[in-house]
Order: sequence, then C-alpha cells, then structure tokens
Amino acid sequence: MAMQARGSRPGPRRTLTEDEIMGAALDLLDEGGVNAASVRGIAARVGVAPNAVYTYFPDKAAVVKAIVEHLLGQVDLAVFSDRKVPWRQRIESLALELRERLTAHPGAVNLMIGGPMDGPRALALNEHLMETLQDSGLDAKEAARASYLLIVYVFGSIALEAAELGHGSGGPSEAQRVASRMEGFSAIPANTFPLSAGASSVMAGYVSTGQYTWGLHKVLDGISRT
Amino acid sequence: MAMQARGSRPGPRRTLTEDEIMGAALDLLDEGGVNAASVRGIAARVGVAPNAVYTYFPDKAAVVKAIVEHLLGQVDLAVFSDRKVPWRQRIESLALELRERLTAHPGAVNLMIGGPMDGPRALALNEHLMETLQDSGLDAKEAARASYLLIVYVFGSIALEAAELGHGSGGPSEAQRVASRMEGFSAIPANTFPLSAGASSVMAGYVSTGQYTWGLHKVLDGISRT
DNA sequence: ACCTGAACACCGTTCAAGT
DNA sequence: ACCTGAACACCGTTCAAGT
Repeated sequence: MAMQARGSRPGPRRTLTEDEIMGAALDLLDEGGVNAASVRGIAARVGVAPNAVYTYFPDKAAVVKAIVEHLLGQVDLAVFSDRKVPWRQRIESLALELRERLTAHPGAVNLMIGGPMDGPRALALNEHLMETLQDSGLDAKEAARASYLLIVYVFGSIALEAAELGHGSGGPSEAQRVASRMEGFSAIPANTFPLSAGASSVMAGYVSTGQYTWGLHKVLDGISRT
Repeated sequence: MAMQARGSRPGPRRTLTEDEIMGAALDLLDEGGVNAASVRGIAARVGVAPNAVYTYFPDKAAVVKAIVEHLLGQVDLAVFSDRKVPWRQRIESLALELRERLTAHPGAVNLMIGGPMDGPRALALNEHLMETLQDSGLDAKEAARASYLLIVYVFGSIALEAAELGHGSGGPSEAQRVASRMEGFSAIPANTFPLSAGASSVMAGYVSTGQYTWGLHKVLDGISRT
C-alpha cells in the first residue's frame, strides 16, 4: 500500500534492499512453508535484527505483497502479445507459463489468492488478457468477464494443486506431484465413493500439464462461442 | 487425520463437544478474521483452558478441517439429485448453493483451499458431480475431468471473491460486496490500465450472483460439447 | 477421561536509544 | 536514515499434576 521513499538507500551501517528481504522471504517460504517465512526468520537470514525489516516494509503483509508482485512480474507479457499468433494459443501459452512459474513456489500461491491481487502486475495481467480477448472479437464487457473467468481458472487450478501437496518444502517435480496425488486418492474408500475411487488414476493426472490444458480448452471453448 | 474415540463423552468435569469447539472457532473466524480464530481464543470462548482444546482435537489443523467439513456438509446433495431436473440445472443450483453457504464465511474460504480438501464431504461432492455428469452422457474419464474443472471454477471463484473483501468481519451482503469491489477498481489508474479501468463497473459485477452464473455457463458450455 | 497451571519456543510489532 | 536491545502482547503445543 505505502510505497517506500526511493531516493537514498545506503544508510549509516549496512546496505540492504527490499529485494533482498523479499528474496529471503521467498526462499524461506520455499524451504519451510508459510510458517518459516516469519519476520524474525527473514531478519535472521539477511543477518539483521527482527525489527530492522520494518525499515523497508511497513508490515509483514507488505512483504507478502512484494512476493506476489515479484512472482507475477516473472512472466513477460510482451512475449504473448504477438498478434500473428492466434489468440487462443497466446492465452494458452501464457496460462502454461503462469502455472510453471507459480507451481515452483507452492507456498506462495496460498498467499497470492489470500489477498486482493490488485497490484500493478496483477492489473497488467488483466489488461493483457482483455486486450487479447478483444482481439478475438469480444466487446469490452465480454472481454472483462472472460478475462476474470480465465483468472479464476488459472489461479484456482494452481491454488488447488498447491493445496494438495501441502505447504512443505517447495518446488517438487511434475512426477512428484502426480505421485503425491495418486497417493492421496488411493486412500479413497471405494465402497462409499465408487466413482471418485475409480477415477483415481485420471484424477491424479490433474496435477499434470496435460489436464490443466484440457480444462483451459474447455473454458476457452465456452468463451469462444455462446 | 486421526479420528477421536467415539464411545464415552461425559468426563469428570465439563461436558464439551467437538461441535461446540468447532462452532466457536467458526464464530471467531467470522467475527474477527483468521487471526482471531486462535486455539487460545477458542478456548476462552467456550470457557476453558487453552490446552483443553487438545482433548478434542489433536491440533489446530484438525479444528480447521472440522470447520471445512462442517461448511461443506451444510449443502444437502440429495436436493440436487432429482433426475427429472436437467443436469445443467442441477449443477447450477448446487454451484449457487455452495457459493451462498461459503461466502457467508469468507474467512473460512481461505482455509478451505489452503488444505487438501480430501474429507468425506469433499469426496461426496466430487462423487455427486461425477454422477450428474455421467447422467449428461460423459464417460467416467470425462466426468472426472469435468468434475474437477467445476470444482476449480466454483472454489476458485469463491476464493477470489473472499480475498477481495479481506478477512475482516464476515458475512457482508451482496450489495456491500459489490460496493467493496467498485471501490477497489475505482483506484485503477486509467492511463496505464485503460481496459481494466474502463471495465470497473462490469468487473464490480463479478462479485454478484449474475456474473458467477455467467462464468459457470461458459464452463458448462465447454463441458457440453467438444 | 477430562481439565488445569505452568512452561517452552515461538510470533508481529513498537519504542527508545545509538550511529 | 538505518539499525539495535528490550519489551509487549500474543501464538501453538507439551507436560506434570489434579479430579
């Protein structure tokens, strides 16, 4: 919310950046889950007293916001703006890129959808989606609605994926995620939930890229034609 | 994870139920957000020492799981099982019911998607969706995929809605939620994000039932035909 | 079996003080 | 302007003890 003064950075003692603090927080989040990313933990990692963090961020929520913006900022929207590429393919590429970037930090995904997602990077994403959807022939109102639908799908999918494998140590491989899913579903009692149990194998596939794409196609099918 | 022994409840001193503890936790969550729903706060509300909670639940995570299951259990799936009603309408009614029940407890929604959602109520929901989708003519594999897509949409939508209005005091009216959304979007700088800013009014509508239904229809359109 | 008092190892945040 | 030590008001959880 409150942006830090930008002019002078090097103070009397140490030189320390907002980015360093944010990076340390993200590292802790990846290594030890959400509980590990404490203000005190961050301070310890950058070698400073706990309250020194408050020189750079007004509170912990601001650090979380910085992480969210940092992660969203990792995808370069310009790459998906080439009008020579069909609009559906541009959106699909972007959706895959977002999933790849975010599933690398499962602990951060919870924080992402826990807050309003109203930072500049999030707005830029919405703006980009609306532009692309208008390219497809939708008017402004339809584009706004469809953009939000896509955001719900992409972040909803990623959030549910992240939730399934817990908030432990982050950055598991696709194979590990599938295995984790399989393990979870194999515990379903087949007598009470026959369909869910029978669908275990295919459900496990939902943490795979292919099934994410399948769902995205369905959403895009819905958007394409009424 | 570990179910409590069921046989004997009344002990030497007080009579106290898992449901009472869970209810107190939900009340605190609604009144004061996620931070207010502490083990110590729960204990104080039911008039007991903090550690007495651990007689009923192994840890705080188990209390959260109980809340999630309780909320999911509030929707009676049998109501949406009438085969005389078209399958799309059955799903739409269920999706609306879920949204209504869950948006009444915004603080709980974050907790819901923060964990695996693998309790009996969640499985029953998945089972019900798969049954309904098989009624529509999908085979088992397609039904499993489509069911997960619907779950992503419903819980993704509700989660993003809940995130927008913060984790403060819960149970705002639809009008309040729309107003909150409008307020947020009116702060968008029109020069850098023209489309997003221009879409403010329609985007505000996304916290309305009508726009939730719009998105659901698009998803169902995608599912209906490949 | 249920509950308590006391303690342990933590939190986020503030304040006065140092350079 | 930046950092520290110390403190405040909290956490979740455990343990030994009481009934």
